[in-house]
Amino acid sequence: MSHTAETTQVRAPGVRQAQKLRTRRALLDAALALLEEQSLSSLGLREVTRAAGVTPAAFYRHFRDTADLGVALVDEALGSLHTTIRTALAATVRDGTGPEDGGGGEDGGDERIDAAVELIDALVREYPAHVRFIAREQHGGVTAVRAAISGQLALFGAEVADTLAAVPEAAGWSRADLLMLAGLYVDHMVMTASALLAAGPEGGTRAEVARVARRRMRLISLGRRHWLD
Amino acid sequence: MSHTAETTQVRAPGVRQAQKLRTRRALLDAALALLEEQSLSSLGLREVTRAAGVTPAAFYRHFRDTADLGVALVDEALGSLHTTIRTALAATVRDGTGPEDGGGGEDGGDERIDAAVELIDALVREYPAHVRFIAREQHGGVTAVRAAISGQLALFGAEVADTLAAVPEAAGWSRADLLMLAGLYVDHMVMTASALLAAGPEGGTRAEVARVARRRMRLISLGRRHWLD
DNA sequence: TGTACATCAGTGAACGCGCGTTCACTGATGTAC
DNA sequence: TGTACATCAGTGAACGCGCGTTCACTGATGTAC
Repeated sequence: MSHTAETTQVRAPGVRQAQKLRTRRALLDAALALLEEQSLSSLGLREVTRAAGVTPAAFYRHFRDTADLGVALVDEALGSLHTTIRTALAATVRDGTGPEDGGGGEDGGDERIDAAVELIDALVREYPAHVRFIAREQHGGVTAVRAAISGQLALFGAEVADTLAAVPEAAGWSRADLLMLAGLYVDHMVMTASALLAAGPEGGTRAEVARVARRRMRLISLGRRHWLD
Repeated sequence: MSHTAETTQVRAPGVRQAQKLRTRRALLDAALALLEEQSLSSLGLREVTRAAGVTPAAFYRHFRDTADLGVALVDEALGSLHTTIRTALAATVRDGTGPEDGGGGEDGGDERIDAAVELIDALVREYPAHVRFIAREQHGGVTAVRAAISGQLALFGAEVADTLAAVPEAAGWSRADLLMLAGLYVDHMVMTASALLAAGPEGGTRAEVARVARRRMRLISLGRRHWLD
């Protein structure tokens, strides 16, 4: 109650700054929505400002061009999904189909795969536009955006490799092999997300995609268990 | 020598038809070249005709729009690569790291993986534009093209599953599991091709990509061998 | 073989339109005293 | 607290340009007799 600093905003963003951020938000949201049905390299500046409800010239207060906006979208999409994705991957990574886990109890491994795929499924349901954007622009026509995505995915890969290194099954694995496996998990995750998206929201096809994704993960886990045989 | 039909062209294409095909070829080639640096959804009709050396209006004698041209490119790219791809996949598929193959002799399995990856590498070197186009438009912004690609890849997958079914190690595998594995091989192939492309022509990075691709394949082969354990 | 007519791939001009970018501006927000 | 000046996010008009599409055309190729 005596914290005057909190109520009087000593170094607060200010009304102007807040309004600017709101416009920026509107531009990013409008762009993301438009990108559901086209790729970034054909996204028009006027198209975005029209959908965001501002003047074309206002765009330049926030981004140099649409490629610049695209990079911001990548950071936002993969940045915000960072925690979720890390959780999903960590769950899978701890082991796929191990017989026991040394303390947890009856955890069979398959449940971990199921949980990981369900997490990806939830992620696709909650952020379909972000997922579509990343999947599309990963190989898209805008160099800066492609670089931003592959950089972020490489970070994920390194993180997953670290997580992998911490589990006992990883004893004897080289760093290169851990990175190889981590990359396989990450790529598989993106592929599954994209396939779920393509399957649409209806249950039948989607369930089938999830089923195949689980089997693929199980096969990879088997390979992982016998890697050092 | 008495086959007059052959020299007088009873039902020959004719000069007109031949010229038309040459123009069509020029349009497809020009488009493919332009698509190295952008995606189909931003490819302009005038841009293509300019690069092909014909009038904009001439475009309509061959395609309804650029999306239509895109579908033609898919058929051509994946159609012409069909044989090559089939060979590459069949080589991998016969087994990855089997201890023996029941008649061939000293074939260790790893050589098959090496050969498969080298085949993919050669394919990328010979048809970089086709590979880039497929990788890019697989998740691109043009619905018809996306559908064409996924249809062709599904065909490949089914073919690979058939090949898989024919080898003795596949005994006991369900059709669904064979399709799952086949899909994994096909996706991995596309991913490897795209990664090789992104690595550029210089040796260092490219060799690293190939190395990781081989390890991934080896891991998948291990999983495959223990699938029915 | 020679002639008269039909076909049709590619031309070139024209159209209306939306694009990206620039510019001087305005008016609310921020700052100094 | 009140006043005078500075900042700057967003405006609205203007620009030149390349776009996709249409159209009547031309002239080489093809066909019928």
